[in-house]
Amino acid sequence: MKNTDKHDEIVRASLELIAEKGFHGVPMSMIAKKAGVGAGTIYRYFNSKDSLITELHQELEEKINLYLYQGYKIDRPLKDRFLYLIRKLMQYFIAHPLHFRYMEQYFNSPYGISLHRDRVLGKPGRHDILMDIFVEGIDKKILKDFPKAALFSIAFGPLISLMRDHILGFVNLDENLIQQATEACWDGIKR
Amino acid sequence: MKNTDKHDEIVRASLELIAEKGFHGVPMSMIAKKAGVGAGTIYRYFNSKDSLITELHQELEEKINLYLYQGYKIDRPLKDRFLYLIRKLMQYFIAHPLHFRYMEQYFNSPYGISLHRDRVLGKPGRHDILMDIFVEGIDKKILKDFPKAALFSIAFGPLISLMRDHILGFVNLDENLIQQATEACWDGIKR
Amino acid sequence: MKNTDKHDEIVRASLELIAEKGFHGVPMSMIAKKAGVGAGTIYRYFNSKDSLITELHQELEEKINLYLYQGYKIDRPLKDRFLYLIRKLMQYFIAHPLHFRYMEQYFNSPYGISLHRDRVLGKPGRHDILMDIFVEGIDKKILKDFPKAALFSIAFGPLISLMRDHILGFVNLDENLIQQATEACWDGIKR
Amino acid sequence: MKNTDKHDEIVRASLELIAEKGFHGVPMSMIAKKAGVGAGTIYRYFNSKDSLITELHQELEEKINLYLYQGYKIDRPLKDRFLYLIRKLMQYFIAHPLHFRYMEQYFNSPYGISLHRDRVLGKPGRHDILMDIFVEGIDKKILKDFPKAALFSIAFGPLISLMRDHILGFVNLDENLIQQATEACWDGIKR
DNA sequence: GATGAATGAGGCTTCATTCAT
DNA sequence: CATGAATGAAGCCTCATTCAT
Repeated sequence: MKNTDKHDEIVRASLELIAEKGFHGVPMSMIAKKAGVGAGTIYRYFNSKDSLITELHQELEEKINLYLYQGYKIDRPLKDRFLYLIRKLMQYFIAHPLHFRYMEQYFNSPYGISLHRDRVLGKPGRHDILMDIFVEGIDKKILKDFPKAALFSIAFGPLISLMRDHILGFVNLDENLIQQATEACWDGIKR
Repeated sequence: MKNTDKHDEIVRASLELIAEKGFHGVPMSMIAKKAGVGAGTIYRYFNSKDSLITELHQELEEKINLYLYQGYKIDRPLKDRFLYLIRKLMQYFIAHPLHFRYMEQYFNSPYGISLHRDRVLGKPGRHDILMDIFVEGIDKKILKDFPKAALFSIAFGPLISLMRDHILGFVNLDENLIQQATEACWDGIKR
Repeated sequence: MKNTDKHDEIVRASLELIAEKGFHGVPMSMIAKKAGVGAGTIYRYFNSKDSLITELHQELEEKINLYLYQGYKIDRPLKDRFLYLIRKLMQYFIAHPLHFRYMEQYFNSPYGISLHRDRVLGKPGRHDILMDIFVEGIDKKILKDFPKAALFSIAFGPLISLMRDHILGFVNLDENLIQQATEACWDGIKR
Repeated sequence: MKNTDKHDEIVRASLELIAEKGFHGVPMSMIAKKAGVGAGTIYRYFNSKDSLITELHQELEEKINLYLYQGYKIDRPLKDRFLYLIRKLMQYFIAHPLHFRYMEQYFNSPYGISLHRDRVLGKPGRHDILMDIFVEGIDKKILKDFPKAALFSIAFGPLISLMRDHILGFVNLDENLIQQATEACWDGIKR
């Protein structure tokens, strides 16, 4: 399918360019060139630059979720499930640094704020395996009785920051460091 | 004092607007309008938009450092000093949410990356009380023997994330939460 | 051919406007308007105003050289070749007064100075039929043993000045005047 | 007189800066700074930048005329008077290269065109010793019967061009060259 | 008179988006 | 469907000129 090909080329090019240069450092024409399509063609697949940015984020999120849920075992103890998730997330981002850079930018932008609000304040209809763990952990008195946003921050704040420094080359995220960091995250939220 | 007035108006307007809309969401003309000055006037105080952004960051950093170092007692135990610093930092940002939003944006931008590099990789000549604590803590076997960037991430990642959520209204950083979060940070880096 | 149309319209508009008002008297927007294109369109054909100015000069120079070399016979006596060239040059400029005004402005600008330096000081790799005549004439003791810049000045200074006055309507360059002026130029440089 | 001091400082600064950088390369503020006066002060002595440019030209022209007429002997033969004038002019410009650069720019600008028109077409009431020589020479059948503009071009075109190249360092105007060039100029206009 | 901070019109350039081919 | 030339609004910045001190 030619259609899908072009779409994917646009997505790939956008990801690489935006991850490296930021939303505002990448004109549509640059994306078109890198994707090997005409500038107007992008608008057959995306309504606007904003749409492109948002939809690219959604595609990435889906990919990440798919990866996270592979092998995820709902019947394991809460701690195991939590550690499984964050370790897989780190694996994913180490393997896909461009995805991390993109998600990070998206998160730190007006786009990301409402998204984050939906997640931590619990938008009805939104499914989130991680938030489920938090709710369950609070219920079962395993986790601290904090708002979900707080648990999220305590658990993911260090990881995101480490990830960033790893990708920028300021630190080397080896197995030992991952091990200790994830344990620290768990200790931070466990009761 | 007219002089200082204009400068301060520009700084204040820039801070408020950029904190809310981001660097790219704020044209110079918007700053001028909000500051109540002509567009050209900004350029009497700052060489360019880039300069404005960078110098505004420096002004904030100086203010923050000044605040942090007030009452800082070099002869207290390492843990006390560490907790003192991060608690004061949180106090500061809770009192000055615009400052936080601005610093966060700066940090997540090309400007901030090289700055962060200098900090965690240790640019010669750069003085940083926090990094000194890390070095001392590693030396005295009080802290984990991680790269400074890792200690920084583990200690500050959660705080920054919490701060953000607090300022965006997703969570309420009360005394209890601050207490527990800062303890968790310490636990994360202590040996 | 639309392509070429726009390019040519821009060139034509630039030439007419700049010839009349000078580089600094012509904003890009004015060129765009006169050319009947959008302001941004100019930048599809030229990188900057500077580029436009420089490339327009080059286009003119090529046209002029092409015209000069038509019918130029390398095996004629030096004097004949010299007179042929300057007469053709005058014919050309009389037929294309805008080209003259443009070249004159370019010559009297920072752009033109380095160009002139390359010509009269002999930049390696630069080919110039006129300078070849000067070199040959000096060698064969037909011309005065002056620096090329001096021969150029003595030979062309009057012509350029006459051209200018003719185009501005201060003098009428008829055949008689051309005849006598070109002879005077030759007399000025011949030994 | 303070007044005159400031005026002169402004003139001097303008001359130096404009000669070097051109009319459009010199903001009023730069002139003010170099002259050691406030920006607004310039406007007490000159109505506008245009006025400044025009009046500066007039001052220079007066100075030059004064210099030219020193030792000028109305009772000498026409040729002697002509050669005397152009030699003095060259002396003057060699001694005052900034004046030359300024006059040249003025001449090659919209300002200079109407001035030149007045000169060569003979504006009533305008006194010009050189044009008098041309008129007299034509009358006495010593000079070619050309329009004054043509005589001017043939006589001065080479000199101006040589002057320019001398000041730019492309040629060295030594006594020999001056001698031969001025003779050539005379030969060019004499009958 | 002198100052220079302030102004804002206007210049150059970029880029998201459209549309004729 | 795809293209990419064309558009023009909008952004950054400069600088001649004014005016309160």
